[in-house]
Amino acid sequence: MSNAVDAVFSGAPPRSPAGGRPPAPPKEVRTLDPVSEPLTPVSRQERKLRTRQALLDTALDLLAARPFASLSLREVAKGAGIVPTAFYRHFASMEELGVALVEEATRTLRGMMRSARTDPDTYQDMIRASVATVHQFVRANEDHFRFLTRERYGGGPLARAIGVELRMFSGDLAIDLARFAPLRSWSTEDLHMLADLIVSVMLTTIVELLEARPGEDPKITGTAEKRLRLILLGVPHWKTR
Amino acid sequence: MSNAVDAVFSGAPPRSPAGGRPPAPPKEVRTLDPVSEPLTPVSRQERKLRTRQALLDTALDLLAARPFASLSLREVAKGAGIVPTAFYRHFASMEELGVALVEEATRTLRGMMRSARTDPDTYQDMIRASVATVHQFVRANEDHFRFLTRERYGGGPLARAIGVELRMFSGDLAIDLARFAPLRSWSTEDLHMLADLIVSVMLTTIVELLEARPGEDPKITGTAEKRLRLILLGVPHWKTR
DNA sequence: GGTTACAGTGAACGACTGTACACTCAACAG
DNA sequence: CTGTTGAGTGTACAGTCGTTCACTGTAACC
Repeated sequence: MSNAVDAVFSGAPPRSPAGGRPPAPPKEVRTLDPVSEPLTPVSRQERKLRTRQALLDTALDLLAARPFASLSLREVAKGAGIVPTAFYRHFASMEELGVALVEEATRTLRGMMRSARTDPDTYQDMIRASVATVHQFVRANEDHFRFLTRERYGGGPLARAIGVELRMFSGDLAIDLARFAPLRSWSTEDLHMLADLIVSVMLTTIVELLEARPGEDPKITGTAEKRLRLILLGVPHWKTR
Repeated sequence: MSNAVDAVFSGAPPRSPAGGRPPAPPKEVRTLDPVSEPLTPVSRQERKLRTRQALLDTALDLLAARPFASLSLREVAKGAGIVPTAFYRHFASMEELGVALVEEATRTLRGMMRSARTDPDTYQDMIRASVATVHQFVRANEDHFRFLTRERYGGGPLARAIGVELRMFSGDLAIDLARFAPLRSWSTEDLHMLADLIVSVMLTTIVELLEARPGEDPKITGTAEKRLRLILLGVPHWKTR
């Protein structure tokens, strides 16, 4: 009976076993535990969705240590507890899985943006709050952000998909920025320039957080705040030329 | 004689056979001919150096389209015109070749820094000149910069090696910045913050240049100048807190 | 001129890859 | 209750991978 279909865990935390990743789980191939309380008999499509999610989670786990292009269909399938050929029931290829991963990760990114839109009314508050939001989201979704920053510049279709998403992100930010008094007279082109600049600072900060050794977080967020402060300090004196 | 050290951007672009890469060379595996005009009887170590360079060049070519981790020893060897086992006469592993590539590419990077140190004395000139230098070097060494930016965030030992190099780069820049009057009173910590910020803007610009479609260069360099201008606009009003 | 060092060769290995095919068997629809 | 559907299985294939080993031919050395 209990075949690999049950594999796909049921309610337990999908990723990051609580408490970050500092002790570095040793090699762990993870072959998900097939037995997980089929108390609720779970419908057919429900099970399919779970297996699909197990594939995505396994890939994301492996991606913590290696680039996407080095993953093989077979090891992802094995990690998710299914046989290689069953992979095709969910994705036509690894690349298609990659696209699904981009979607999942950018959903987290959009969540972060939404969460940062709690409009405080001064630069100071905005800077502190934004950096704090980034910090919190990165720590709570390290895998997603590692994937995004790793693959952003990796070339290929994934990098392009992430690039599109980041441009949308930057565009939304430009719109938000336009509502601040000192920026109201800026041209849209300059607003986009500023938004891109801020996004690039945020990306740099995210990478630094992901590479940080424990205890370095305050220093990193502090530096990030300084960088944004310096940029916004120039805003009142800006003149297009 | 003319070993790989001479290769370091002496005036003419070392690679990219003149004219950019717009027509997208069709698949081209390139199988370099190791024997090219033995008019000069070419010494023994000379030939070895050429084969070694052919391996590096082949890898760099392949890296234009794919991440380093996806390259195989066999295809790099084939591209260089040798049999797979002969690869080991030059590198103990692909990773070692990767390290050599990082060295080659960062030599170009240092050349760029050196070339940018033609100290003009105003912000304006400095910004224009620096951006122009970056633009020129990127266009003359696209492969090197593509490799650096691609692998910078790719994880693994290469990313770490590149990170170290970029930190040195940023450190040098901080020292240079300290000589400018408005920055003389800044703390070294703030100087590093500023230098990192400038480096991150430059990296963003490099990536944009590498992704640019033909004709977009002026827009990109223009935006880069604006970004730097905005940052330096805040400098006179900076107060550490 | 005879000897050595060594860059490059070619066959062979065991492991791993993506994919085709025929299959099982439980959830579902009628 | 019966027939269909489809997620997952197991075997098998042709490639490619890194690495081993014994080898060849020639530039370099004494």
